[in-house]
Amino acid sequence: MAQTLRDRVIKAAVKYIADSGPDGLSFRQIAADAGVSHQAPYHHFGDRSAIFTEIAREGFQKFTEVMSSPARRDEDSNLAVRMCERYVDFALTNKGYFRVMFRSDLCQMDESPETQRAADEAFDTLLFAVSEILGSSASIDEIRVQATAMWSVAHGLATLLIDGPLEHKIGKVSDRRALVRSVANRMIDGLTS
Amino acid sequence: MAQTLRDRVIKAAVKYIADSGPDGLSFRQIAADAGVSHQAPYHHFGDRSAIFTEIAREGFQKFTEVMSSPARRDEDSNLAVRMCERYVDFALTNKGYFRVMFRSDLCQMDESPETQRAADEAFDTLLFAVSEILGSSASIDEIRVQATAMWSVAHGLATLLIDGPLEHKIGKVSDRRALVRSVANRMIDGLTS
DNA sequence: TCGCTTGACTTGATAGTGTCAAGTCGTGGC
DNA sequence: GCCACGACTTGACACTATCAAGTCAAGCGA
Repeated sequence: MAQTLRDRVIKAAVKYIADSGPDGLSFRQIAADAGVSHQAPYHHFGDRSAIFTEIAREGFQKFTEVMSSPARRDEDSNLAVRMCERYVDFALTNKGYFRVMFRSDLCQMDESPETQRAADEAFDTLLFAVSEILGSSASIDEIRVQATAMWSVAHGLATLLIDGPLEHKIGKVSDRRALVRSVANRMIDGLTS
Repeated sequence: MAQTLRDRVIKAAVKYIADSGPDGLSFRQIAADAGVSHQAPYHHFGDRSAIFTEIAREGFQKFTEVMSSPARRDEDSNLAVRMCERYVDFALTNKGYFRVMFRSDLCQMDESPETQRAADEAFDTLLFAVSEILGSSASIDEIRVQATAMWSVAHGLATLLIDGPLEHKIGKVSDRRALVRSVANRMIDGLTS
């Protein structure tokens, strides 16, 4: 297989972040785990924030793929609900990426046009979906507000489920999908009316 | 005034977090700034996470005060919209607290019943508001879903505005209040129908 | 006043961290 | 043969949290 050190480092970092969050991530520890010197990863990434930036780029790429893939049978037929579901699903099954993607303090977009572009593409899929939901008669401003609303709901749900106290407060979320669907539907009632 | 070292340390930490996020926060730096030895703050807080836990506690306390205060003239008359506005306002004017409050990796609630209680109280104000909005006929499950929806929207908006790329994507938010109001109103259309 | 505790610190040391600055070492091209 | 270059290693530095001992003044009972 011959997986390169670069790949192994990223893989280990993503796994660590998924398990314990990005804060305690240690270059040196990853290097030690990979059986290389403490400077080996540094050779591929320049500095600590570079690896986060790269993880974010891959994350946005995966995100775009997930969000823009054709509807499956087991998904909700309503586009807006489907987008919310996928957003939350993505966040929960890709914690290692999601926890980094929206942390502008960790990854410095300004120094990575690739990551910037990946993020833009990801957002475009959202805008596209909203404009499809609202129809061609919708104004730019209308789309803007609705996209923000949908994004906020999905993002809020995702972050509260991942790191927040949602489960603790609301009670054990036995059927997450049902909850997300319910919440999304409330939103959608407002959207289409 | 005779502000105690403990207070000075917390104040400095909150300010630092508001400016640069919680990650780079250094006990030693704060101690140096306060003109005391590197172990002085440690005496008051045990370890690094303890100060975050305390900041979260104060944050939830402030949050509860803000959310449960009587409506002012300049606020929206709709309770749901008002709650969303206050939520986002609180987050943006109290970054130093907000950035810590929902980071379960930073502050360990399990070891601080006080912080746990403060968080519970904060959430109760939200549940109370929702049950008031929905009226007495609403089922527990209905309140649960609506509270989650409202919380998600407000939390998503707040986090996207603070750390996320909302401004970059949506365009400069010249009138944040208007945007929040618009988004919240979309939600509310769904809520009350 | 003496002895004692106790809270608020200080001093010193250790292990772990990111990062700079030099190596080394094998592979490819000329 | 030589040289460049990518992929690493080694060593050092400054900085960090944290442990383990002090010091030192205030308070208090006898």
